[in-house]
Amino acid sequence: MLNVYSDDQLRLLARLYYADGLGQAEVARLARVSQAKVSRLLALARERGIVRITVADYDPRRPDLEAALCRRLGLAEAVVIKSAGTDARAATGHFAAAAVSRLIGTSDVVALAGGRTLQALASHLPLDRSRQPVLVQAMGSVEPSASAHDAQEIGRVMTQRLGGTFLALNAPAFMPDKRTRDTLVSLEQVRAVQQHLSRARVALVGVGTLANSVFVERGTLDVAMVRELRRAGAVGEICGRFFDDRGRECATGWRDRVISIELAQLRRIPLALAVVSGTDRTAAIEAAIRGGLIKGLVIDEAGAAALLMSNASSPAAPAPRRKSRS
Amino acid sequence: MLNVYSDDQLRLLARLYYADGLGQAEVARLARVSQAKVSRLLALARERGIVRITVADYDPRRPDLEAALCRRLGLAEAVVIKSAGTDARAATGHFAAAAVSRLIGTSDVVALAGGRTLQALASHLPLDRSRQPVLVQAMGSVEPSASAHDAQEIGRVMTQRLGGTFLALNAPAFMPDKRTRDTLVSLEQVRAVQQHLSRARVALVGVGTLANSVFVERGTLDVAMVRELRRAGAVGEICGRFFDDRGRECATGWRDRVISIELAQLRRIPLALAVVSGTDRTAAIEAAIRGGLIKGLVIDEAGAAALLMSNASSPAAPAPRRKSRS
DNA sequence: AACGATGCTGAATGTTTATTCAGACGACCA
DNA sequence: TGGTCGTCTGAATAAACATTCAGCATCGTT
Repeated sequence: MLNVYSDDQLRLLARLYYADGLGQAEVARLARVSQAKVSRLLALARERGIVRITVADYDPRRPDLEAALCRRLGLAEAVVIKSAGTDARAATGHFAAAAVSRLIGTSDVVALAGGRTLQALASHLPLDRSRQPVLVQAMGSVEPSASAHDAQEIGRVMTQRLGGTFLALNAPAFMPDKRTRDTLVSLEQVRAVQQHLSRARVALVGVGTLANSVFVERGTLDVAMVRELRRAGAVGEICGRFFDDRGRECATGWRDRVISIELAQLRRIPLALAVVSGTDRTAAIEAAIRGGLIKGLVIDEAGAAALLMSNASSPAAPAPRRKSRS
Repeated sequence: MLNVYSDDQLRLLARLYYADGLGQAEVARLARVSQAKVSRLLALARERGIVRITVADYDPRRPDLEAALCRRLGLAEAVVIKSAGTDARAATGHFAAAAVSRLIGTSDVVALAGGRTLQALASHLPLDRSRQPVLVQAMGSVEPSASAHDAQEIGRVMTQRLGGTFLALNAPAFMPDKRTRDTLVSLEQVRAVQQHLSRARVALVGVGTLANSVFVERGTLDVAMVRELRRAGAVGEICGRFFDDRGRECATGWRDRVISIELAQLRRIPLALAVVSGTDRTAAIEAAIRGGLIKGLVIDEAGAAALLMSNASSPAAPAPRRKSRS
């Protein structure tokens, strides 16, 4: 005796509640059922389409800024999410997810790094197990305690939502010295991951700065190392690798202790996307683009505006020009 | 600085809440405002039509039964409200109100009696002060303590919703004897009301039975009087006046103690409507129609069905035939 | 006929949403 | 400059709504 309620009865309840403005308790009295049942029946009425709630559609993106970014910075892809008055990171995560999901093709190999915005995005990916991508962790874990915005955890979340397989890089992001790093990297397990990273079509990475860095916060980088990196001209960081204003990796001791995708590998990924939010990463993003590390951006309105502002006077970006937008 | 929120901002909130299924608290976090404000802004979005809730329309009436009643009982007007599984009285009150409101024309004189269904109806009349009817109390008050379903109170409620004026009959419904009744009725105040009753175009009355009577319940009628009325053939009651199965007022002592519209006056009102619900009044209603006391019915589905059932074998009603339906 | 599985129900309860309230802010005026 | 509106705000609270839960009925199965 499943769902014995007729549409007409549901229409009655729906009308009393939605059109006539009665409370569920009042409707319940009129219909001689409990309030609990009214709540359930109204849910049923919505499911059956007897009640239809339509929302004037909201475009969460800024196509104008997207076009401007592509043109001015020579990007292959740009997703700019409105952020006026909102929590930019959360908004970017929420709304960019659908766009990013669309960029991932069937059986694509996707390199994944960490980052708070990327984490926000991953958790909002629409559930769609049809694409079956191969997700590859492009950077070791920063902490022993699994953090929600580690590449590893992001990979798990994305796999859960997109299906496919996840190749974990079971290693820390940083080793105490080059020798131990090299030993670890030479392990078959790690090398298999590296192989896949070379074949990645898409990459999703965050962009850090020296000033506002998870590694400094976590105490992974000490003051001396920060000073050395600064001297070496570091303006930004991707996958634990610091680079200068032309996107070249800074030659410090740090460089040899990192376990993550090499910047050269990253450069070869056709659709390497930076997923970022905020206005404080402008210089780092510019450098990464200039150096060909990333080919696209997923960013909030404010961040996009800052980038365009910074490039307002110098019209042409030195990076190879591209016009295409998929 | 009233309503500074742009449609786009409202669309954002509305989308997050209605389309994406976030709670108001989550939306609030994303939009960096309080949950209270989200609630208010969503209300604003609904007002502005950014969110539209449509309900498949529900016809609360049974046009088939209405037509059958008009034809079989020779009624000028019938309003039958669906009642399957519901509180028939409340449903009738709620849904018949709109129909009854439409029956009242501009400046109409409307005679009003008491009754629980009529009371339910009055309180659901749509607010529409354009018609300005003259509402006239057709029956005194049954109790000293103002009851919600006394004609007096119903009159007040209706005036509040329909506008117009209300002529109160400031008298009890029953007097101890004929002499005091006659004295009261001869008062200028009461006679003025009677004058208006004679000119009424519409009447809204309840129909009682001897078995289930407010007067018996209230103790106004004692056992002896009930026995006398029964002997006199009383099958129903309107405005405190009992009538037999042909709609003729029962000639008992009771008759001369009532202060209310005379049945003869009621008969002359072009659109005298009985507002009732339930299946236990069938005989009383039939008698009232037969006697020409009422020309129309506002009734619930079950009550209508009972009437039709009762008249299934005897096809033609003896009352004057009318075909019109407005 | 006894039994378990399933699904429905309303009372109690937990969660979410709407409203109230007191304070903050800005516009307007003297 | 200071007062007096009127409006807007979020914290607290009240009200409304959704969910849980245990009891009951109705199946189909043994």
